[in-house]
Amino acid sequence: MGAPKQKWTSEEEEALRRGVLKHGAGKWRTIQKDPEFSPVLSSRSNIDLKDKWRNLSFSASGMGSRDKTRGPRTTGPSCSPLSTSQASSQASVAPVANKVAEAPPGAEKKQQEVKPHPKYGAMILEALSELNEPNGTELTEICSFIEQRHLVPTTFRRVIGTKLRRLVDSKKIEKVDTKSYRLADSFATRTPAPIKASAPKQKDPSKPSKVSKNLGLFATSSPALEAAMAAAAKVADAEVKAHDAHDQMMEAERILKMAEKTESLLTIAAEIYDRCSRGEITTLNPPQREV
DNA sequence: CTAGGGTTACCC
DNA sequence: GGGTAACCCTAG
Repeated sequence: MGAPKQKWTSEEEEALRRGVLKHGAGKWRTIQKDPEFSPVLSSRSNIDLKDKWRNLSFSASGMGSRDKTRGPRTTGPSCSPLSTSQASSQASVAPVANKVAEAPPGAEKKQQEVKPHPKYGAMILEALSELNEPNGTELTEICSFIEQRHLVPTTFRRVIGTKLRRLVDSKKIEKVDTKSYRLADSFATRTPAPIKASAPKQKDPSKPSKVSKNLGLFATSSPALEAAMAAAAKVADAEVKAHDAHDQMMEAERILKMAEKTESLLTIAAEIYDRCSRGEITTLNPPQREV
């Protein structure tokens, strides 16, 4: 263990950047073997280039001025030859995967509190407690769940692994399979979702008066009200998000999906609340599951 | 060979 | 303790 950590120097970073600009992202081997960067990246393998580029692209913007001239990517002082042999088909060669992440101290704040992300651990626990699958929740499922609920930076994908492992180490959660996690027995009982209103899934409007029996689960209008309020807040948040990220198709798509879901939820909640207010007995029978 | 997930060490 | 960056392993 003679090499604790080999931090990337500015030279190597710049070489990598140029290599990506020249050959394109994904051609790590070509960049590494390129005589132009070979002497600089001699101590780095193609995998190292890939990893570094991954960390580099994910942490774009923010960060403030770290040290030295942090040229974005348009800096081409003495590198004129950059047109020939560039007929690459790689379209995704932009490290600016910057999303609407949090605002570091000193940076301009967003228009309003869009709730960047409470905490990684909290989000994981929330997702796990909501899903709470006996078979365990897969990593991808957790990621999707959190991505749908909170605006997380792209680094979240990598952080989630570390956080998960730490939670497992802290006995907060347990891993079922190689890729599945679930809450520990202490938490798996019934963890109350902090900001998640367990609203009814769906209701069949075709047979509203067709009540089977008195379930006694919606005797009061509190849950309905809560659900309605939560849904409304969600819709508003979704609208704000959609308005803010109208330039990003993927983001907009996600928000749209969420807004659509929450909207239907709100309608249902309002209807239930109305019925409950009139003393009617409403039942919820989720016929099928969507998405 | 590359992409992605997992692990470990350093920093706040 | 939480977060990030480098390192490592595995699947496609």
